[in-house]
Amino acid sequence: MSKCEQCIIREFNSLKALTKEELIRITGCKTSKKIKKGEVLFDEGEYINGVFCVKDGVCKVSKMSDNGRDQIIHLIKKGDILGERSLINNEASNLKAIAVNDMEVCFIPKEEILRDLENNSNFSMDVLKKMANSLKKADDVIVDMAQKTVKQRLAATLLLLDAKFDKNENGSININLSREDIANIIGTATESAIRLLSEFKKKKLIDLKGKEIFITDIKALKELSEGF
Amino acid sequence: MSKCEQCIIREFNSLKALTKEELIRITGCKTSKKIKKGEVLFDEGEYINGVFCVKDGVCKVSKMSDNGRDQIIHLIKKGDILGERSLINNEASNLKAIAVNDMEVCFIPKEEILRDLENNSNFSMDVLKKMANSLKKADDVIVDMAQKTVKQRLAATLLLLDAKFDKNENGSININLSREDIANIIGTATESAIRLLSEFKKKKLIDLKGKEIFITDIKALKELSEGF
DNA sequence: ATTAAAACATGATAATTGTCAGGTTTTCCG
DNA sequence: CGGAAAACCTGACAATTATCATGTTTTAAT
Repeated sequence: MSKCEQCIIREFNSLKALTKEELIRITGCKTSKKIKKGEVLFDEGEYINGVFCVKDGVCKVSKMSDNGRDQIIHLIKKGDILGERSLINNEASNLKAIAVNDMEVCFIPKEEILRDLENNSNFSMDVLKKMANSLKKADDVIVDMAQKTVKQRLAATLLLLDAKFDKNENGSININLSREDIANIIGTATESAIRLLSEFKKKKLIDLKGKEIFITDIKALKELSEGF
Repeated sequence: MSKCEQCIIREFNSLKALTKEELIRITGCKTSKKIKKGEVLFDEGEYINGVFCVKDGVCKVSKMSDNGRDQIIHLIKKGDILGERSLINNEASNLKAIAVNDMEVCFIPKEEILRDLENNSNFSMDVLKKMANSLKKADDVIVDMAQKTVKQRLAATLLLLDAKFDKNENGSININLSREDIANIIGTATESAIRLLSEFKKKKLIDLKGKEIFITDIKALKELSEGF
């Protein structure tokens, strides 16, 4: 079992605020897990009873809407922590998480995290900051969803993917989303997403090779997302 | 100057987790403020340098979208705290707050709150819980904005207003929003909001007398908001 | 390699929503 | 109070988006 106190991943998240002693304690109780593409990490209504620290891979976090369509709310990648909110709330998860590609995660039981939250104010302040930041981002998403057209939202989403994920050697964005996934991020019908992607390709804003996406005109995409 | 340790309002928010000593200290440095309808509490980009504790009145919290329309993200009422997030982030506010009717608020300087956040883990845990809850609600809003039609969003918003605010003697919801405000909550054109309100009235789901709104068929509104 | 299922793509059409333009009513200020 | 400004309302039309139908391509399992 790898040791948290030696794990480079924690530098990307709030766990960096823990002391060496706390990390050693957590090493002793965490479990490692491999999750295959398409597998469910947790489902809506499930009690997670801990947090996941993502060592590798990507997952999509979604919520089912009344009309039966999944809305993808987050994409979680290496270094991110998953499940803090349900832990703090002490409630069942309101979200579902599905692996987009093969993942490697560590699971840390609830009690351990809660203990550190109460005793280490550096840690709790860092978690607070992360949450405040998430709320700010959520505000932005709400405004975009409410005010932007589907076309603008697609442009914004492509820019976000470009900024958030690394590039493959050929220059495509290193993420493997289906057209339906993309539609579920921007909140539209799959057909509409496909149509607009084709339109963007035709206008040379992007290039598409199967599921690979190449951003070829960032500036135009940015203008488009802002409504020019 | 009224005393925080005797103020009933704090029972509604995280300040209830403070000790008597902490409250007495805060009483000594807080300021009270009256804000008239239409006045700006703070604007986007402004450093708030503290938090507002709302003793009376309502304000709308909004964010300007790229297309120049304000999206109302929160309605804040008596008992709510305003500005924690920018405080925790140590950033300028990303939101604007405008009084919807006359307000009475207390302003507590940043340093005092930060001090208590670091020293009183009951307080910081309560703030954490509040934020986790806000994030959950934000998820719901994102899903609604992304997946519901304007009509469904209006129905949902009317239900939310009904649940959140008291009733006047005549049974109308005790909140004073313009048609434009309502449009800016659901993220649509003012004309669309007006049209749908008229339609709801014609279908006897609600009644309208000027700006007064009466909910007359909760069940039908709920079904409508869920897509029947 | 074959084949069934899933994903992708496109056209046609209908429903929703935004925009513009024109009115009426209400509110607010001097 | 009187008048100007703001808010409210409605119609006509255009643009956007969803839905349904159908065919093609890709993927994955045997």
